[in-house]
Amino acid sequence: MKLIQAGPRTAKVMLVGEAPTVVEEATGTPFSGGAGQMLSHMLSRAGISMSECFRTNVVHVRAPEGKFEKFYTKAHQLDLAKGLFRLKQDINEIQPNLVIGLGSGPLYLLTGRKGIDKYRGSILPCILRKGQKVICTYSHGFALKVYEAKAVIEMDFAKCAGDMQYPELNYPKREFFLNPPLDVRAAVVYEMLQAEKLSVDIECGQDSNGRWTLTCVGFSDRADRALVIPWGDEMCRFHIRQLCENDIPKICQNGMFDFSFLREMGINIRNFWWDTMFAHHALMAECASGEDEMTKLAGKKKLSVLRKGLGFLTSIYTREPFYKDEGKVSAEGVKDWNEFYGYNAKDAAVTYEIHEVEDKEFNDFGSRPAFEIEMGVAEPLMAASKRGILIDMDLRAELVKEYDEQIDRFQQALDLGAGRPINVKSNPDMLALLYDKLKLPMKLNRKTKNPTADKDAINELAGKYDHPLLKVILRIREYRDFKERYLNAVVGGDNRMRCSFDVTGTKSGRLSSRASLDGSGTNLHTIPVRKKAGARLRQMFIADPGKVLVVRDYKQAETWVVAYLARCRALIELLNDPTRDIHKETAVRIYNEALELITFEKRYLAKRTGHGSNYGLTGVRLSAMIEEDYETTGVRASVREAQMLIDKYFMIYPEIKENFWYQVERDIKHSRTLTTPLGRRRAFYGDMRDQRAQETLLRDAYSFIPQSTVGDLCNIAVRKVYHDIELGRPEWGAEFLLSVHDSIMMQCNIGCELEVAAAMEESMKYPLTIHGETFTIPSDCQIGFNWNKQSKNKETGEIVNPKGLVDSEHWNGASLLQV
DNA sequence: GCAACGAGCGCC
DNA sequence: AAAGGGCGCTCGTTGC
Repeated sequence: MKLIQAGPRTAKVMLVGEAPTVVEEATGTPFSGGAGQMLSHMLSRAGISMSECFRTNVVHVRAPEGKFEKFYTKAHQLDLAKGLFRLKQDINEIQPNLVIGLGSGPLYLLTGRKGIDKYRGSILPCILRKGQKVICTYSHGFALKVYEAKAVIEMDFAKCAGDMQYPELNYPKREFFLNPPLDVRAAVVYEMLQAEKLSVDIECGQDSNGRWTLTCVGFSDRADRALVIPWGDEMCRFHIRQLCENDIPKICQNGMFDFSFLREMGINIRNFWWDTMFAHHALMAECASGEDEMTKLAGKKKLSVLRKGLGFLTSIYTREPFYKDEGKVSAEGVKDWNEFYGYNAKDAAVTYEIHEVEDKEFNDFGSRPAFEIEMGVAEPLMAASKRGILIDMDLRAELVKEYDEQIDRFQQALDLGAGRPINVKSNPDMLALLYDKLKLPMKLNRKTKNPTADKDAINELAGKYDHPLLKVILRIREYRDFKERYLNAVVGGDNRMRCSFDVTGTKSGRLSSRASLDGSGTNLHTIPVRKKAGARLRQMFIADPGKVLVVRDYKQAETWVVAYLARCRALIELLNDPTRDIHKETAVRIYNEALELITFEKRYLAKRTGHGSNYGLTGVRLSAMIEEDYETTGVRASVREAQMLIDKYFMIYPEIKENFWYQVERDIKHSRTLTTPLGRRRAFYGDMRDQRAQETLLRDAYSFIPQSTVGDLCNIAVRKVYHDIELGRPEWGAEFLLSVHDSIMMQCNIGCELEVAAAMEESMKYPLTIHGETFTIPSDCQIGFNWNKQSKNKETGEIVNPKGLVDSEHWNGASLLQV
């Protein structure tokens, strides 16, 4: 067996990979291929020189079928045994300060632990040599496939760079008071009440009736100690209350959950000051799609490598080894209370420690303003989640009936036309119908290249072939979708629809919304408004008795940001002159025609073009978007025409590409980081090795600054309307209900709506400065008793939805009250 | 029988 | 020639 090893046998660090690759075998040098180059690069970024490390693999022959796990089978275990024997010898001879294991194979064979996701980044004892220190991370080959893994590996290497300086395997020392006797507890509580800040962490469990209840609360006033108090007798609760109901700044991981829960239990915890998950998100936005304890509970999100749960934060911000399995409670309940309290204590202490590290990281990375915006929305969002929005249950029942009838009617027509029952949401059914039976030309999904029956494809076919079934399919889909997603959503027992907000849910800093943790309610960010058949769904959302809704939206917000980023004088002028119609004027420029000659159609096309062009929309997509609304607008545009519109758009506003896009490209290539005018920074980890990947990443990047700026702007305003209007002017009875990216909805006492509308305008005004120019994005306001617009039937002149929203300038409260 | 995934689609 | 971005929810299919 030829040994594939390199490096000095006096090395302080030993790198252990899984098994040699083709290149390594050919060259006889470990880590010599493309992945090896990346490894060397990642190490050097952490200040570790690969040539100074002793480099080897666990096994010295290629993995069967490229799968390392095959070495665990009988057929190949001799190769593994030989390799392990050699590895043990090497470690005992070299006695490095630190062994770095790369991948799940080395993790298991060096430490006996399973689960690289859990144990990567942990400082662990080696099972091959007593007292030997090991840190494992993902295999460097993984970083080639999953690009974000590179960021994680580099963070793990940063930890290695510290621990490679000495051989001792030591852990952070922490003193825990786990449900101590009353006198000890009282003394610690007294001390903790003098603290500058306190971290708080709760544990909950289900009682015999399945109700969630508090088990214990952990507090920490220093990273090296914690106190756990069970939710036990009166005295316990008194102490918990004392530690919570004070003005000491509180630190928490995912505090919106813990704080709401404590308040449900009658503990009015105050001064939510630092959420370690929010801070992490402000430092590392890519974690937005990662798991945390709550989303894991909901079981919805996909796992990513960059995460935001306490386990991940512990692994990158502290030297505490993985411990999250210690808190697992079996079906029979807690077996060892001391272990369980210990887990709670560790959570509290680690949370405290993480906040200290994050605080320092902000000084380097500079995204503290984004963190402060995120903290600002916590209280208002908790209030809105708890409150929910009242639902008109009569209308809801009426809509269910109406939609059922529509679905029935159209479904019968479809089944008859197709000659057999067709499920419009079954892809095989649809593909068979469209492309086998009807023999229509096959449309392919642009990304996957698979045959598609989505609405763009069907609309396009309908435009060309006018087959009666095509529109029927879309109708059924629409009505079914509306019913399934919005009418089947569970309304609370008090007839209120709720959602839970996720402050760390997006990479841009926008909020995300989803059903409440108990499964009731739904995502309130996607209630239909644009779709004609869906308009009445918003009508179900109504003001409480005696109250009226006030909805204020930023106007053209992202366009404002793009205009200033691009330093586009023409757009800036148009936006700043409220007497001018930006879409009409854009049409004037596109068609080179006088303002008076601009028809509805031309204005409409200019509007749709402008909307998507800023971020790289193509003719294919624009054409499809316009086609989709053909029935209501009577306007269509071929792919060619749509592309012409986009090209024209960039000709009349060339600065969008020349300044804005170009600047983004430069920043990405230079630092892989973008910073918004509101101080949010995001690193872009994506693959840039080939043209396609690079362009994908750039498109993502173009949208980041405008989207993030507007999201943060709105979140700043959410905080203000809550504090200045809801809390600050109790006489108005104003309540914050919902925000949707660039819009804020409140309700207030009837008669106060114009004052609230004006106050909201003030709260939403926020000067932004881009390239030295300062501007304020304007907002407009609508008032009404339900969330759908009031409108007029063009033919009959009859008012549709008389209690609906009207522009605040046209609001006449007195007359509307007669309705 | 359950979980994961893809397709499709709502909003900004 | 061609690939807007950001989210969450539902259904149907598929794979274990």
